[in-house]
Amino acid sequence: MVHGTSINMLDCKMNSSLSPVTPVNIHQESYMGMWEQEPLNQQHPAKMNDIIDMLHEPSLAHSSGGTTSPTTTIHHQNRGDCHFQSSHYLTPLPNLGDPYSSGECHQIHLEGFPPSSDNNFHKLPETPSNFSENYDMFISDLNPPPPHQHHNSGSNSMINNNSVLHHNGQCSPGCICSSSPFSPHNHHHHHHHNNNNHHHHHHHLNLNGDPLGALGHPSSNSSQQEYNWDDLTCDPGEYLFLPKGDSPTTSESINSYNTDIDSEMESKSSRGSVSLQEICHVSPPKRKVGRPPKKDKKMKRNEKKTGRLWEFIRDLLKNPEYCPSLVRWENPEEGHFRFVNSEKVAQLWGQIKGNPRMTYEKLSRAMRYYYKSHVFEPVLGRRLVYKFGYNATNWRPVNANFVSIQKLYSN
DNA sequence: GACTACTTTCCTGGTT
DNA sequence: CAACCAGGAAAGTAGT
Repeated sequence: MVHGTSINMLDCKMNSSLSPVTPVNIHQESYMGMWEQEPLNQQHPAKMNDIIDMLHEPSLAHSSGGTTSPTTTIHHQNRGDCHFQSSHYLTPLPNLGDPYSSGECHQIHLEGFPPSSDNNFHKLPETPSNFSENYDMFISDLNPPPPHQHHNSGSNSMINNNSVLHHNGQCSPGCICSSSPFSPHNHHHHHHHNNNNHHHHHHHLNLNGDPLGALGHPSSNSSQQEYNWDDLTCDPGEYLFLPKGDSPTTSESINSYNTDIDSEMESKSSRGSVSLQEICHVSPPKRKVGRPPKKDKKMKRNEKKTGRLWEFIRDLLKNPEYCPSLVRWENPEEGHFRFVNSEKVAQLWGQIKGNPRMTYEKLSRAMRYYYKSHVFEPVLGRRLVYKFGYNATNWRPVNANFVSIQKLYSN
């Protein structure tokens, strides 16, 4: 409640069983909720473009069988201006891009921070901002207060030119204590296991065809080398700068990248700008010693897994970027949903499967096959309407159609 | 290699 | 007529 503002949760979904094709979950990062900064006492009207994406790592939730994520990443992003070239993440997580991201989204920025400008990704607002406080509240709302705290308010926050902020919530004032079973190291361990999946889908989802003209991360269709995320570690309170869409492939490249940032920061701060230490911790990644493990067969199999159609549909409904624009809930309680743009959904599905010949005709045939297994049920007489059957899981929406934020995605 | 589950392609015939 | 729906048939893919 500092500075007369609070952060209210608008939409929040737990992602206990996201598929590999989850639009928001290209394996590491999955959309979990959207939060709006809202003035207290209605002093100022809430702005729709004040928004924070909360990202969540599903793999750990899966493996632990729990719903608590050991890694909470705040992702304050700007997709609107498509400044992808110069945008950066501050995150220990690999940036896999957002293959579904389109250039159509509105600009998102948080009040108190300067608007995007090209090469000052570490530029901070001249005037004090209440972002840190809000952010901390956001985190504490998310997780119960930890037994002890690692950092002061806002010390882990970092904003870039595109208002891209990633934050490791685990090490934030609201974090889960590092002595918990979900330690950062465990967390990276899991990254390691999912490594191959990332790589595969990163390519798979960014085919050159791009039939929608807006699919695929603008900078992620370059031929990327092997990811080496298992070489990276990140201790509590430490962050890596990862260039978005041009993800470093080795710890060395990240290292040099961070060194560049460090020196740039240094020069900035010596010229009277904000000191780096006031903003965040930046530490070089550490390399694991020894020979990296061989890829086993299981890994290779996982590499090719693209998920099932019904999971894809379900996950579209969970993504405010596609719900309600491409697919929307008709009756969330009953599980009724409708294709708003059937052909586009089919194209998306085709992208995921690497099949540019996919059409709604074919997709709908596959949908009808699900009737037999009761993953979907027919909704008779309603065009483009299906419903989830009793064999579909994890589809119930917390905030169907994202009513409170749909303006952001309705462009 | 057989078997299964799922997906894609093509199709005929119907409805909105 | 366009777009959609129902579902058979067959081929393909991937996992067991």
